[in-house]
Amino acid sequence: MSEKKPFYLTTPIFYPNAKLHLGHAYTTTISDTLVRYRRLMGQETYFLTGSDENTQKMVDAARKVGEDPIAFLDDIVSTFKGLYAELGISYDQFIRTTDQQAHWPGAQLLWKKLVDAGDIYKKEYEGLYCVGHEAFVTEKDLVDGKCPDHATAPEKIKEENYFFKLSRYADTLKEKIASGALKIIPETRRNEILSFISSGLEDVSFSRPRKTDWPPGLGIPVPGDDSQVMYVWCDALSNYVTALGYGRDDALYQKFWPGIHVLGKDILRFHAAIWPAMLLSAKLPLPAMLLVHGFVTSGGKKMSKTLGNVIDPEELLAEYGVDALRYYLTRHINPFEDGDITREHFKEIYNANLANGLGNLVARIMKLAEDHLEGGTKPESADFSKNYTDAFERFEINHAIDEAFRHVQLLDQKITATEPFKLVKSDPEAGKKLIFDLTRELLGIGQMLEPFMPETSKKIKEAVITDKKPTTLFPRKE
RNA sequence: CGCGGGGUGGAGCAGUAGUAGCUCGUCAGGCUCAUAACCUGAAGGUCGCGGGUGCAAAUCCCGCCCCCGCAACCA
Repeated sequence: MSEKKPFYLTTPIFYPNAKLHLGHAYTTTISDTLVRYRRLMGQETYFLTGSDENTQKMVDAARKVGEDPIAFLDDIVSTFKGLYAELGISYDQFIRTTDQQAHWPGAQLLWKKLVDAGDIYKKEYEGLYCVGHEAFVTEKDLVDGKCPDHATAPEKIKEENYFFKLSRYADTLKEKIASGALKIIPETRRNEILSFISSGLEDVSFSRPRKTDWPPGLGIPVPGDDSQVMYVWCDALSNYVTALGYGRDDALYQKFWPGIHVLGKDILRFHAAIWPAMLLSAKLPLPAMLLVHGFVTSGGKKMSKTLGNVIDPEELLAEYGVDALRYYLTRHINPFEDGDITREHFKEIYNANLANGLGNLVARIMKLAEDHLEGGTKPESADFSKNYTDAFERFEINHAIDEAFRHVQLLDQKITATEPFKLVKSDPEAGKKLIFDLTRELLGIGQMLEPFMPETSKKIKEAVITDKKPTTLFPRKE
């Protein structure tokens, strides 16, 4: 460990038009695990998450239940925070894009930088507008020339928007990504985006006319043109720097930017093309890295209400507890590919690895310790195996936790081979020494588990330190 | 010819060139400290199909079949 650079990590900011689902819980949990690891290594960290609030979808959702959009937002955001609390997400800040103090000044400053660079221009946009949707639709959305949801033909209307000259940055982006100045992990995602950029980038629309039904406080006004509000790119992506104080008090920004963005494969293009292009235009440092994960599927298919294969994180939390869910998400979902979860598999894994494996091991060692040792042991500075730290350096968190569970198996084998429960009778001194060593190894497992299963980690460490067998950590489920 | 991912013992997965591994399940044995848990051993796979390169391929190349996701203003 040479110098410890500050470590800044972000999750995407999620849409508050519905409750968070397991996919959101996944992104957030692996992000939390990565941050906790860095903290464990003694690095200074800053962990950002938040919500993307200036959206028509949210307004629609609010109206559907007859609520005021702003009140609706507050309700949904509190459910986000509630879920994060249950999941043990150790975020430092929750940024909301309706936050006029924390977010708007930075977003507007960024916009002005893009204007100064000559990259914002006005253009007439012509498209098919569906009155029912209050939004533009595309040709292929239509059935027999009509909107399938509203059975009406869309109107062709013209709208004047601001555009951002994304096209101008294609070559530079390509070079930055190819050279690794902007790292994209895994490599398949990097190749994917490189080939996408090679096929050319078009300018993107960057604003929308202010909707009359949007309440004040929703939608960031375009600097110098109150008739327009920012569209999602400058409005939302900018959160990664505004949260740190860009555009207001930027001490945190100076300290922590650039950081690492964790994101799902579906939003790769925005994070690998539009966002870095904005930063290039504004002459700000690019993100250090994009970590792109896959989707959590259920039964091999993307979760959807129509298929009825949706698994609510709350349901698993209620039945199995936070650490069981974190365990499944971090070990049994490959971080860089799609991973699957079913109730059946979850239960199988729970019983095999948590009840019979880790939980049982803690019980058998701590029973021996409680009966035969006088007093516990103090933890020394943890010594993490190379397998463990290397896996984290590669962001392969599933392999890092594998290492912890490999030690569970090794300890079970060691107990069978050395029979401390016999030795302590035939040779009490040697037996106690052996049991003591077992508790120390168990402590090591507890330390390795901290980023993944913080509550369990704490219980194991406390058990060893106080020399007391804890209550059953993971009761077997029948 | 749109882009990407996947197809490995009954089930779920790991494994990107050098004797095919893990979890569950099955069968047999051991242990008794532990959550009827733990440990050992066995059965079970021509690694989707066909071709190619290599001394050697699940692993690289070509073709094909099947499944899944995305296809820019949509997180």
